[in-house]
Amino acid sequence: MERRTQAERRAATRRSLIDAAGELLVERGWAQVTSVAVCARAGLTRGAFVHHFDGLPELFTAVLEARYDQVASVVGAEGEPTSVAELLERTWAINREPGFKVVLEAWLASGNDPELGRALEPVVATFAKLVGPDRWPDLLADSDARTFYLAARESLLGLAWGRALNRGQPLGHEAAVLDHLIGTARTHDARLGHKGEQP
Amino acid sequence: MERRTQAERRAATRRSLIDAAGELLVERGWAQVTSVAVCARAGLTRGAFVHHFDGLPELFTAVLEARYDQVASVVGAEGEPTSVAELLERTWAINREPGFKVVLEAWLASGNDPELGRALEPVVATFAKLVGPDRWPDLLADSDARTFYLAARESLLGLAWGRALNRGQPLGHEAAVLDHLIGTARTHDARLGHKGEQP
DNA sequence: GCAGTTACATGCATTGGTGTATGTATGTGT
DNA sequence: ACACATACATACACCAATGCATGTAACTGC
Repeated sequence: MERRTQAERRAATRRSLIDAAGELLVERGWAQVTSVAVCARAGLTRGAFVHHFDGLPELFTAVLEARYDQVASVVGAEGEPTSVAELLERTWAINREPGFKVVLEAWLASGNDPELGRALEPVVATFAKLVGPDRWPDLLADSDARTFYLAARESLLGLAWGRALNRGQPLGHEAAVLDHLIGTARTHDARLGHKGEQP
Repeated sequence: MERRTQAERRAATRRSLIDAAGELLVERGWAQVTSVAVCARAGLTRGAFVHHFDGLPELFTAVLEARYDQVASVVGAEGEPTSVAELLERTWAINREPGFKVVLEAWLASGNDPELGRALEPVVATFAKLVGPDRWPDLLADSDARTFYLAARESLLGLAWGRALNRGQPLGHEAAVLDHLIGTARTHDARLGHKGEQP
């Protein structure tokens, strides 16, 4: 067996646990994610779990943070969006991922379990900022565009719930709704003189 | 103690259990709703529970059905909506109720637990029809109006999740989004010649 | 290379929930 | 009023998950 530093060992098993928890979260929801199930999937024992995390809330927090890092890197990778339509498309790119269910489950668990809610609050707040309207003040300076974005975001959230609760598969009306939203966004862009990106 | 018929006794305790389960569902979510918690809140013992229900899935189904009856009576009470705006307002009237979280939790639980999903499937399907676009074919005959309604419904669903996970309180941008949706609905109504209802 | 620390495994007691068997009280047909 | 059925309570065995205590293997600094 190859020799690894303590830091490498630590990081590897910690990541195994977080990944396993994330998968179970997506497949079965937070309620079914127990420490034994996570460890079984990760190929570890509960000893590893208690060594790395104080309890399930802490593990859950770590899962959310890991997903946040991933989302943040995706969002920041391509520079700022230059139109409302592009903004919507990026938001949807995040929401449509199967792993986004982790965020939804976290949000839900926060609402249902006050203690867990307190533990998750900071990460959830960070997430909210990441896709909140205040992140693109110039793009959404126009009041109508801003309100439209807020409404469209709720739609995307609704569609994300739909996918998450349909085993990751899109619902029948998803495509039509997306077309409608993007189309409306382009109308706003045209009115405001944002550079479109359609051919 | 007053004498009651068996049917009355049965209906009363059954309703007590269903109500207690519904409250717990709204407050803590499906995962935390156990038979002992339900019976404790209902002021009964687990004996009553097992006598009336085969298990928690059956109780959950009953809770959903009870809520369906309530929603259906509200929806059917005022006749058919005569404009898209009115339709949206009625849909929102249903979604904004704290008790609507029962539906959301049921939907979620169906997605996370396949067995429970099978048990709830018929009720969930009935619910979907109750607020689906096919229920108002003439009002949504226009393709654009129909697509808008689908998108708006997702927004309302998103807002409902927001309320449900915020302990029943509206989120900050809720009012603005609602105004925007209703306003857009009125535009469609005007274009299609639906009778508006604004003064 | 050997203390000492870190990373994990194993084992056990406790807890909270469920399934079920049996007991008792209350209503019902005759 | 008496036999029966229904409605509910009590009690116990069982199971799955957790917390914790202790053991062992892997790394690190000197």
